Parts: sequence; structure tokens; C-alpha cells
Amino acid sequence: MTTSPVRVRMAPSPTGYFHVGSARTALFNWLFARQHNGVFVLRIEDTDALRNRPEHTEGIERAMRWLGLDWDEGPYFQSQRSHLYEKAIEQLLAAGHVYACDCTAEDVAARNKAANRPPGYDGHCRDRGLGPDLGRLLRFRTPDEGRTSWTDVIRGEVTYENAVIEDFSIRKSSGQPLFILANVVDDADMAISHVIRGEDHVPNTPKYLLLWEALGYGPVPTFAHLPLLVNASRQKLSKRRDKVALEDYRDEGYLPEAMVNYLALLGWSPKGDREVLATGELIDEFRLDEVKSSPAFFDLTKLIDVNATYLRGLSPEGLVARAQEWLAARWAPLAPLVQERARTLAEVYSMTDFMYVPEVAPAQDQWAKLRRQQPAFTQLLAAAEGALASCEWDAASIKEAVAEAGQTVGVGNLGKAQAPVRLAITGRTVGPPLFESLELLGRNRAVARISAARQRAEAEDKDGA
RNA sequence: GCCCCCAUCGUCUAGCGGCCUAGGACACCGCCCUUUCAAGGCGGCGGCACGGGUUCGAAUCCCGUUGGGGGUGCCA
Repeated sequence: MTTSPVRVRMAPSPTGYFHVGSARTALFNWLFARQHNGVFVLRIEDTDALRNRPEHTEGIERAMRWLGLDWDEGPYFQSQRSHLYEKAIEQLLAAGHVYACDCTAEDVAARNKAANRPPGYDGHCRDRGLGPDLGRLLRFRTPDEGRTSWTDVIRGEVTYENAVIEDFSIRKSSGQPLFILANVVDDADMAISHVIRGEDHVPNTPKYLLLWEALGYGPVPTFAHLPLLVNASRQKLSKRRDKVALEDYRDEGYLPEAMVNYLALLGWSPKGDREVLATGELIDEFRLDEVKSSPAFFDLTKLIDVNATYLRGLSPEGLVARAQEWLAARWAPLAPLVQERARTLAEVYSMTDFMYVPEVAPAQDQWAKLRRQQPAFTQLLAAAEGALASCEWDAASIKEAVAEAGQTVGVGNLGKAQAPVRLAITGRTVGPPLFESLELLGRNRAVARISAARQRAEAEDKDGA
């Protein structure tokens, strides 16, 4: 039984959108903090200047606020705390725990290959006595003997032989601290009591522990490694393959409380045969040590059911309020564009519905008419699909991409070139300005709709031929 | 390759040595209710990966096999 105050943290890196896996990790940290009257810290791990984008930090905060996961401290930014890391590095250097290395990845790979060794750093620079100048990487000297282990709240005893832990890098040759160093220094500085993070961090933990000890930080935090969230083929959810951006779910009309409830059920379950729990109940009943250690499939079908349950639980007035709020957020950006064209309020909705319906079904008569008028219909869609998949995502660039796509299939007139795209995107041949609409709709949905239309057209071409 | 982890219905899970003829939920199927469609009610389908132990007794403990995953970056 620990008597020290509970302090947990969510430490995302702003390199992408807020991932549903991150949302689950944030939720479990938050539940744990709230039920122990602890402190929940938000720390942005933006040490990699090259890959960070300010808008992603905003996305993280927006997503967490949407879920209702309020933080007590932060957001701290590692990019503003480099003095702490530099101090730690000096300390490690002085104690001989780290050494400079000028090997390139290619050097290491070539030596390993020549010696028929498996991948990993070979310790080449360990005793070369290189000065820790900029331009040289700094590596932590891991012990050759002994083992490093910890008792994971979720997985029990986990042990690594020190001999298999390579001399890992803690500072780039540019002087930038690397994740593992900043992570350990900050957890110590912020007095984090429980490190609750994804299973993919398990291999980092022995390194964390070794660094922690070398820095003389005293008692280590308690670790809990959450099971991974996987897709239907049991692989870690990835941005490439799966729909992982939390905001996509928000945009499709999932309620945050339903999302929280569903996420809480991934890897954990309450006592009794219950599944629908209000957030307050989750705080009371959640138990970190009851979390399962096997991966969980992020099952959209089940999420939909949970969301439907919450929708039914709303009062009619509540539903109206929530739906209005959601609807307004979807089409409000289009309002200025629609205002010039709509003649009734009903037309406002019919001109903007493509922004909030899951998919559009182009009217058969308009589809057929356009196909008759435009022989290059299918090719136009295919060209636009390719162009929009890779162009910059703003109205001007989109316009240019569509125009160029038209030219590649011999349709130089933008008005004609955009027609099939408009039909695919909005389901209609008339409506608000297309390129602004596309920008607001977002690339993913836009490309998916064009792709669907293209496939339909190709199928018809095949049947007709 | 090496290291680590994981293994109950298709999926999320309950189970922590006898309460298990393995329970619940989603999905699917059927019936009821209903002017329709949902919701709801009732029922059905469907699982302890395999092989050895330990024990009077194993889904539960141990070992192995197989399968799956994660890691193996001057990413986090």
C-alpha cells in the first residue's frame, strides 16, 4: 500500500492526431488519478523538433477536453525543459554512465553483418574515450551482467537480462535529448508515482530503470503496461491501416460519454454483468490491477451499440440539444458559402447535408445524365482521386489538383472537370463552392467518396462493355 | 535472428482449484410485442489452442509445444 500521493501523467507526442489508443491510455490514467484524489499531469513529449506540429498539440488538448479528461497540471512541453535534460546528461557523463559515439547506423549494420551478429549497437565506441562534443551521439553504457526487472501492476514480474539491453542513445548528435532520457528525467522531476502507458513501452522499461538508477532518483514509480488495442487482424492499431483519429469518431456523431464507456471496457470490466457505466461509476469502480494483459480488438460494432444505448438514454430535449450542437459544428463552416445560394432554410440543410451524412448516394438521374454528357467520367474520377490523395489540403491547392487531373484526361474546362467530383462528394450537381467544401470535408472522407464513385463507375463500364 | 508479452464463444469479457452442464454483452438466427422499422422481452447458435504434469478434483497452478503480438531508430 503506497502512501505517497498518486501522480500520473499522459505523455503524448504531437506527431499525429489523437489516437484512440492514446485516448484509452489517457482515460485509464485519469480514472486512476480521480479515484485516488491524485494529480493528472499532461506533458507533451515534443523533443523531436523535426516531427512536431503545434496544431497537433491543440488536437491533443481538444480531444482530451472532448472526452472530459481534465488535467490538473500542464501541459508541460519538453521542448521548454531542455535545461533539466542537459543537467542530467552532465551528471551521467561525470559518473561515466554515458559515452560519445560517432558510428552511423550504416557502420553498425555493416559491422554486425560482417560479424554475423543480430541487429543492435555493438558497443564499438564504448571505450574509445571520445569527447561528448556536439556532432556525436551519447549512449548509455548498459551493464554486461545482472538483470533488470520490475513488478508490473498488470503483467506481474518482468525481467530483462542486462546483457541483451544494447547501449541505447540518450542524446542526438545535435544535442537534442531523446525520448527515454527526457521521459525519465521528467517523471522524476514531476514526482510521477505510477507510469500507466501502452504495452509497446514494455521494452523501454528496463532502460528507464537503468537510467533512473544511474541518476540516483531513489524509489522508482510503479509501472502498469496496458494491453494494446488491435485491429481485426490482431495488429496494433495504426494510422495507415485503421481509423484511429478520435476526432473522426466525434465527427461521425459518437457521444464522448459513450466513447469513454466503451474505451473503459477494453481491457477492463466492472463487477457483475454490467457494461453501461457513467463516468462517475467508472471512477469508483475502476481497478488498475484488474486490467487484463491481453490485447483487445477495437470493435466498431460494439462501439456503435454502446453509443446507441447512450443516445436512447437521452431525454428528447437532450437529444435535440446534442444533435443540434453536433450538426451546427458540421455545417457552420459552410454557412457563408451557402448563404448566397440558399433561398429557404430547408435548402441550407440540403446543401450542406454532405458534411454530416456518413456517405452520399448520388441521385440516379443526375448520375446518369452526367455520365452521358461526360465520356471521360470514370477517368476524371480516377485522376481526381489520385490528385486529391496527395495534394496540399486547402481550397486553392485542391482546385489546382482537380484542374490538373482534368487536363491529364483531356478535359481542360474546370467546370466540366469538377462536375463528377462534385457529384461524388455532395451527391448533387449543384451546391456550395466545391473546393472550399472539399477542404472542410477533409481529405479522408473526400477521397473515400470519390473512390466509391469511381468504383461504381468502373463497375458500370464493365457491365456496359 | 534476438528480447519481451499474450492465449476462454467471431468480438469484448466473467472466471482467480470444487459454486462451470463455462456466465454476461455485441454480432448473427428464430419467436413474441408491434400498422411498419427500431427499441424491448424470450430463445437459439457459439468458446477454455494443443500436449504433458501437480491435485481427490484444473478454464483456473507448473512445464513444454503451437499460434499471435510488441520491441529491436540519432521516433515516441
